[in-house]
Amino acid sequence: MGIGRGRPRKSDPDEVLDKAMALFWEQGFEGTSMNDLASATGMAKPGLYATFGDKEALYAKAITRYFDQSEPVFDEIFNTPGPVKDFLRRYLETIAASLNKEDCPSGCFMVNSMIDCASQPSSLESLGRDFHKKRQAALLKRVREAQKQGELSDETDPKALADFFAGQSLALGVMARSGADKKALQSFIDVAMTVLPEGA
Amino acid sequence: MGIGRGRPRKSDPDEVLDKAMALFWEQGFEGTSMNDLASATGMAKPGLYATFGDKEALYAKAITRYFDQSEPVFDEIFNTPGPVKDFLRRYLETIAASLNKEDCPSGCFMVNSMIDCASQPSSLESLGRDFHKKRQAALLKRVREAQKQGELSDETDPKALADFFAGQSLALGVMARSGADKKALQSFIDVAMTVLPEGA
DNA sequence: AAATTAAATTACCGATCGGTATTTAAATAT
DNA sequence: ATATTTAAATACCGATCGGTAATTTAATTT
Repeated sequence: MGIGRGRPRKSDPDEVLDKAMALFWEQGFEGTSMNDLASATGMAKPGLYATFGDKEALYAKAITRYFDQSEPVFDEIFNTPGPVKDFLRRYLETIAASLNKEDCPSGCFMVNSMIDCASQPSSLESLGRDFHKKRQAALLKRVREAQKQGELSDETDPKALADFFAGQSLALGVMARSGADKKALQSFIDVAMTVLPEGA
Repeated sequence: MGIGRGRPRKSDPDEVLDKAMALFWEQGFEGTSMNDLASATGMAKPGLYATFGDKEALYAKAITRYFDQSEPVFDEIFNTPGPVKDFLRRYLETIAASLNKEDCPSGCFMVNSMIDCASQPSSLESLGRDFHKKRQAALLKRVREAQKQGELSDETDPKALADFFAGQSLALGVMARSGADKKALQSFIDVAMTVLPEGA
């Protein structure tokens, strides 16, 4: 039946990781116990340790998966030609859409991690931060290109503008976790977009 | 010697609460144990329970103290006459200044709490959120007044503008906790302020 | 000085924590 | 069939969790 040699796996490790990701996302690192994870994923504790390592390693794999899963959709946005203004709006709206869980809002796993893993002296501290820096860097690159092609005036500071929009994604994450609905996030984005001049 | 009848208190409850606030602020609710609090405050666990109640009650008192301590400075800002634009800039810059701990940045206790207390089914869930709503309401009131006096065009949506600035304070909190320095926060504020037209 | 009041201190409670050793079950290989 | 391999399942480890009972210390009151 199976392909391997021993007893076949009861559950797909990818599905287990997805469920672990959802739980860490909602409850944070300290707020989620290994027993919680075992019951939520259907994989008992020894299986979790054998498959993913200890709790920190599992968390790291979960948030990495979160980031990796969203990367393709952002890649598409970054590679779609068009005005920066359209790009930046789509960037924020895509984030807002991904946050839109009406009941039991979890916000953004990356933002949550930046908050609740900032204290503990572990490898987790920099994880969410590093992902955010990647986004910042990608934004900066895109904004620089736009400026080079004359879409933005020479007076605008590309780093400041990119960091501003990166910051808006943080605000959206906190707002969503606090229960802000789709309309509130959209309204927020509409105001944020006005930092760009009418013409651009 | 003392004023009361029994054995005098070893430590001032207010000072204990200050130290507890600092620890919760830095490490979050789940990340801070009662033993941590006992050693950090100098008050043993039974004293903490007798004085403040259980862990949830202590946390609630700590974040309430955080909010109450910052209220007078915000009251002053809100009551200082002048253009809305100046007011809003001072509002964000005051927040940024309060976040500026170069080493061991803790961000904003209110924002941290909105993230790491959003999951657990307790009275803490809404606490940070409620404080944030108070700020939102105060901002809205101030923006409405400005619009009534012609400082803002009739087309601007006061709720949207107030919520935008409330959102900027959330972004500042996350950025600060991730180690953003004073200059980065200032640069962020400078861009955010450009949502207001030149004339206002 | 004895009694009283209140706080500090110590020691402890059951429950849960992260993590594992041990055993059992289910597949393949000989 | 038997041996082997791999994973699931159960039970358990010491440590720490939030919380408290019991005791000791230090002040005031009579």
